Amino acid sequence: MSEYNFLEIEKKWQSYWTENHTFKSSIDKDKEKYYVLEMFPYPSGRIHMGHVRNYTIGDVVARYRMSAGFNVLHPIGFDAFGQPAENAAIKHDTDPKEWTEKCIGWMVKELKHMGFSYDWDRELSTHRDEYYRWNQWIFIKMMEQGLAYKKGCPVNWCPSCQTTLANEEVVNGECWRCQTEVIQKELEQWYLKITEFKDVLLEDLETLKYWPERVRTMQKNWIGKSFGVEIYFKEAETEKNLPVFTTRQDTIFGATYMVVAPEYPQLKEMIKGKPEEAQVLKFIEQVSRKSKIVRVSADVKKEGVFTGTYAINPVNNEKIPIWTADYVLMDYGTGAIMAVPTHDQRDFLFAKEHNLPMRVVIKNSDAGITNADELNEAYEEDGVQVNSAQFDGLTNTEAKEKIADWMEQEKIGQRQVFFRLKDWLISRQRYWGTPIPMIYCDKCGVVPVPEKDLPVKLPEKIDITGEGGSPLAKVKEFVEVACPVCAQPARRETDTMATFIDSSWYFLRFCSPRYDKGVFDQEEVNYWMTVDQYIGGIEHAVLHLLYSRFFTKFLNSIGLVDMKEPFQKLLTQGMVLKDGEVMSKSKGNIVDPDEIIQKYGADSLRLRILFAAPPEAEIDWQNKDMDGAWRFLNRVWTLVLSFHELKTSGMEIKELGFEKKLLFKLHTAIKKVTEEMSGGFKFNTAISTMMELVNEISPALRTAQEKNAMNEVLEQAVTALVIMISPITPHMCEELWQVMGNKGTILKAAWPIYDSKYLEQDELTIVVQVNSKVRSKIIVPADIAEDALKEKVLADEKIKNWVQDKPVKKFIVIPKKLVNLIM
RNA sequence: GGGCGAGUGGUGGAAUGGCAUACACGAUGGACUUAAAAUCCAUUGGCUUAACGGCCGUAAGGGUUCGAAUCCCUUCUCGCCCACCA
Repeated sequence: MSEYNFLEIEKKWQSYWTENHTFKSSIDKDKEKYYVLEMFPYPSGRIHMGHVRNYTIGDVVARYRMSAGFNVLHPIGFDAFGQPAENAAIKHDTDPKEWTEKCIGWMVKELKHMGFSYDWDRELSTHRDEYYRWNQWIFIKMMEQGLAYKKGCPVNWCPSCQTTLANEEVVNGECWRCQTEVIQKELEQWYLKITEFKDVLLEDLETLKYWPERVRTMQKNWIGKSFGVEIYFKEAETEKNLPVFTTRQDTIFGATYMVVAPEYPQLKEMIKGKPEEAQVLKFIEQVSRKSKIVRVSADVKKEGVFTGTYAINPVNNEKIPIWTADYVLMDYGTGAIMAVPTHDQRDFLFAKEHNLPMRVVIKNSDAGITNADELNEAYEEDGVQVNSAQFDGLTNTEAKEKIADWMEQEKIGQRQVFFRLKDWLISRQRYWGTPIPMIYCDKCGVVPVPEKDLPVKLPEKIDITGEGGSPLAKVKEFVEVACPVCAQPARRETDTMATFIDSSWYFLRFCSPRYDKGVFDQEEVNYWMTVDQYIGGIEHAVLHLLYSRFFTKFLNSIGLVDMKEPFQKLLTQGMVLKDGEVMSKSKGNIVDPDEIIQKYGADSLRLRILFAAPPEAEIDWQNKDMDGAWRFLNRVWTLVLSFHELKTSGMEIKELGFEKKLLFKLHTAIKKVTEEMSGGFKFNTAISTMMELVNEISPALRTAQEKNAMNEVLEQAVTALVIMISPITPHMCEELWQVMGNKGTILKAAWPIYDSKYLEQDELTIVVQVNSKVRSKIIVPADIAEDALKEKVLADEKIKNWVQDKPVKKFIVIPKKLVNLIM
């Protein structure tokens, strides 16, 4: 019998799949379509264990669906633009394009070594002009709709990457890529109006039933819808408007001072000529030098000064002092707050520190504290209104509505819905990205590049230093252009687009990747979309997944696509760690998948990474765990070959005694494996079930060998086993399938269907408890009547001992499972 | 500070109201071998017992239930996300 020579087998079948275009996909309206997509990789040059996990999961889903008769689309491509390539090019003194394409070459090779079922004819890469020209096209479409615009305002700036960052790219005040502290800079930049879709982006989260709750919550928080009231405070002397936004209008009667952000635009005018002017200016200066990280860190004491001015509370015409403090932020609400120290902990601490007055307006209950001096902290819970004029006695939840109504009536306030989500800043002062297709003309202003002139190609082999300013600005031939409107000399925009734009619609491009008459072929898109199963890391929960939803909604709004959401189901797989840490070059704990493939084969690696844990959980990778996977595959290999040898040796066919038990195990396994592959995705337990099946077939086969006989049940079991493992270990199973005398690929084999009649057993083991403790187990016919069961239980020797002659108070019967005697 | 999730043998994990620890890994012993590897067989939560068996046991404590790893409450620990968000 031949050995399991995985290197040879894997090579053979990888060539077979390529030569026979096994995974080529095209529209077939007779079949149900299934679009499975894994988040496409950044071409770093080497695949890592995270890729292996992500793509193995996707591949099992894809291969299962192919076997189950679906018309499957399973594409792959590369998210090729971005800073790492630019940095690598600077470091190695090469060109980002050359570098990237070399990396793609390596990665394609490694991905092919894993045996993934990609339709390679659809491969795309975002750095090719045939792709990014459509980024430019979409951008112009957005501009036509008023959804792409330029504005000057303070932006996030990473001093290390020398570029701007979107809000989503700033993590804890640091650049998400290099962890450098982000600073604010006043710049004129391009934005996409994602806020136009804020309501649907939020509402439609509800329709994403098959997304992890966690991801939906994160998006919900990021969009951050809050309901409140804008209240029109006035400056006491000048009567100028000082609106504040609050969600706690029920506490308005407790507002004892006001705070404006140090950056508040009117602040400098408000203090002009006041005795406090100097100290306030000094404070503003101090705060501006403080970094955002320091400013928002919880343990730093809130600082602030009195401005010398007063505001009028419109509900009672009370004159309250206006302070400025670092705990009020310019970029949320109106940049000014009403401070209610009794019912907001931050205001409470600040008021205590600066001896500001307090007034309780909500008490806990009838006995609740109403004297502010007795409070040790702010009372932020619900309660009953006090000191609130006509609203006294109402619960604060009632008062919220009544006060809002009243304010609107009196025109001293207006209900408002406030969103945290801001427009998406997409200008980047970097080279390796899509040029923003805009031209600045002194006469005509900002002019989009006409559609016929697209793509605006990224100039190649230019000088990149990574220091200061857009590299494209130094390329004269690029910058200088004739205005498309008046033909006078004009200048091109030299910033490039954020690379998250590239990945915001690639799943649409995959439907018709070579289409050159438009952004995509609508017929293809409307056939394949939506993505039935999307698989990727949780780190994209907000960024990529929110942007993709935004793009889809935009394209839907201009009638280019039918669907409103891009990804029907989402699976977020856990990370692959090494010794509890993320694998990285700097830690030197990188595991190279290709090394494992050389030693154990891709099939063993695929099996192991799925068996280690359920897909959402983290895995701590240990190379030595490969042995178990390898051993199991060898067992299957030997088993199937021994079976085949026996079958072809002219034995007789007869009953061998194990049939019933084997059928039970087989159909249990078919049920379980099918469930997991079609949606449960707990591949670890699917695999353990198949291991149990192997543990059942092995002794059965031995019996058959001893008696030099076999039968159909054994054959069914072996056949089903090979088909069921094939999505996980495709190379080995293709080979076994061929050895078993079949022609062509195992993907054409019919996926086994379980028959519930084999799941019924004649005899059952019933657990017998006495006073809820397991004391015995009895075997009874499956259809035993309750009376007969009781009789049998009481006749059991062990139970007799426990019961003796004491009376049985209660006799609990859980059919087919358990009996509990309460004494 | 807020939200979400998790905590089970030496290890990865299984069991989502009914036999806790399936399936593996590792370990120990045995068979085969001149030997080793591979393979196969057996044992493998703790305490106790000569043995049959008994008792304990799913982070800690309490509750609901005939019955709880699973549901509820309190506490602890860890992870992730958000965060001076008004």
